[in-house]
Amino acid sequence: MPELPEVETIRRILTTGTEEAPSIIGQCVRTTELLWERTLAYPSPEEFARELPGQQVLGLGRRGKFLIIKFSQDSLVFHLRMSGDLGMSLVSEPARHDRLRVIFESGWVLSFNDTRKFGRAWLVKDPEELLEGLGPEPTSVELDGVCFGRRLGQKNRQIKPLLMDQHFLSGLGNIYTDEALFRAGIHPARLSWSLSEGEAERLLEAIRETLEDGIRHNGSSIDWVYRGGNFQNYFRVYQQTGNACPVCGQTIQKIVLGQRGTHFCEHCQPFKKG
DNA sequence: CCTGAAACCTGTCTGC
DNA sequence: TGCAGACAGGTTTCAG
Repeated sequence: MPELPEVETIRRILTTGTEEAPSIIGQCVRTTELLWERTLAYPSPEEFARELPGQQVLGLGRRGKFLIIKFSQDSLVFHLRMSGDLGMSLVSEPARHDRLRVIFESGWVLSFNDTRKFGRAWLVKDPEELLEGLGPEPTSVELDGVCFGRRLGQKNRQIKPLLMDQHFLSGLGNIYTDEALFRAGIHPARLSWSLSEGEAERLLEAIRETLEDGIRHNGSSIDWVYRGGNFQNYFRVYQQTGNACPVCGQTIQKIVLGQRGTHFCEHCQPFKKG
């Protein structure tokens, strides 16, 4: 899926509008179209179709990888998973892979396009209920190096899968986790409790810097999922298997951890036991 | 508690 | 050219 920077980029685009499309804020719903039933996680298709028309968009939010569109009565929450995307257009007919559309009185259409059909949408009164199990935002001011280190110490898990666990920390996916671990000089298979206080502090900083960079470049566009961002041009290890490490020149390795392709530099990210 | 496999899907790329 | 298999930005569930 899109990870935190991609979701944040979409949130900003929908909020401010672009040269091609207006802001979604203030738009009033005329009707909805559900093109793939399983995309709607809640409520029933009938209730969804009945509930949304007439409601106006008040604002947009994001929590981890969830995008929240606040309407006058309800909130429409999206999780884009692997291939989801959201955008405004004037097209009257659904595009290939459009799964859910919200048609506004103005004629503009919000389309949820999702090739792999893993994405989900919820229309709820209170998004908090849906999001309560999520770990802290990486940028939360309440999360400091000491606190982060303490939480790492309470777990006996490989650091990479732990960072990707949305109950532990929200927003990181495969790309940004590999990039952050490289930046922090930490081997992805290190056990979480084995990190020193200094390493934990450096890791949290690296996570924040990596996400900021991603957002600054409007996220990453890879494979056939192009969203206009260009952070993919700044990957240091992700998808760089066989290439020279930008820091030391040693060959970037690829292994599998937690069923996910994992890229790192053996020299810059040495494996250390406890 | 922790790890790995499988499931949910479609599309692309690689190798025979 | 054709086809099988691997792999892909994620999450959940289940077995061991």
